[in-house]
Amino acid sequence: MTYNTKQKDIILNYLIENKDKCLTSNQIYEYLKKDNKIGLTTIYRFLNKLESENLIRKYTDKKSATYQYINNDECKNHIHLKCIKCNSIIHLECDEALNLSKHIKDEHNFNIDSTIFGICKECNDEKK
Amino acid sequence: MTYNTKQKDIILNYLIENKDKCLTSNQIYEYLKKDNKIGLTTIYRFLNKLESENLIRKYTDKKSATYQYINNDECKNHIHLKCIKCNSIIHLECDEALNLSKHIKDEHNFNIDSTIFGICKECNDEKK
DNA sequence: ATTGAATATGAAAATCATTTTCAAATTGGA
DNA sequence: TCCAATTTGAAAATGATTTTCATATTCAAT
Repeated sequence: MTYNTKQKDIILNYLIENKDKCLTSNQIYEYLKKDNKIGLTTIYRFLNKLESENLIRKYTDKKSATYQYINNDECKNHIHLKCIKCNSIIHLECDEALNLSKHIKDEHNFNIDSTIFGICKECNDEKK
Repeated sequence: MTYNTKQKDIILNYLIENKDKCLTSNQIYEYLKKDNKIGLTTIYRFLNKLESENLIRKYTDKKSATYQYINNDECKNHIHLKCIKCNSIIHLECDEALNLSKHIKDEHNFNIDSTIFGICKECNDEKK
């Protein structure tokens, strides 16, 4: 059995509002604690739960992990590009990418993750 | 200026011997300390140096990072598949993958990393 | 081979993200 | 309203990595 609490609502809503971003647990905490009574522990606990339920995706970065809300229906059939510098996610609607994913699975027996890492245009331009 | 030391030789040689594997700093330490006077700090320091010199590649995993020696000439023109369960690396000699990499760069302005994560056949079979 | 300044080592302490512990607070059905 | 199950959050624990600093090593000049 599981109880509903204000804290859970607040966290999930914040993630949904920011579904275009990847947030660290600390970013979530720093923002939410301003207007709410909420502890970092609770945030970690609930993020782990949401991830195990496949409602958010966890990315293991250099230092701390980032979390992003995912709508599974929307995200089931495309590849994601995640920029390792700015943490942004590009939802890549691209048949060539899906075909490669299938090719690697069928011909090379490897299930590639739906997120591929790299560097986005903006961050690439920045380095001048 | 930089000095040559026994420790550096030992670490680099061990990485080269194991170029088909991804090792954690602790695995390297546990193995090397048996026959050598070597501290974990030294291993971390030298691994960071090697990574900055592009002699090894660092993968940020769930818990601790793993490191793998790369021969840049050999590894320049193919994609790597890294299994997130067993840490093994597959050097994927596959034109379709290279083409996709180019396509994403040219058409979607995103530079994908040469390592793509996923689950290898063995680990996939294991889950039965 | 000896000297000495620059550099490297490693044990211990510090850091920092994340998890665990546990007493107090909250939830929701009876 | 009551109360057992669950959740919260502050504080402590954990664990990987980095920093500190006294000591040891390297190597070029003598």
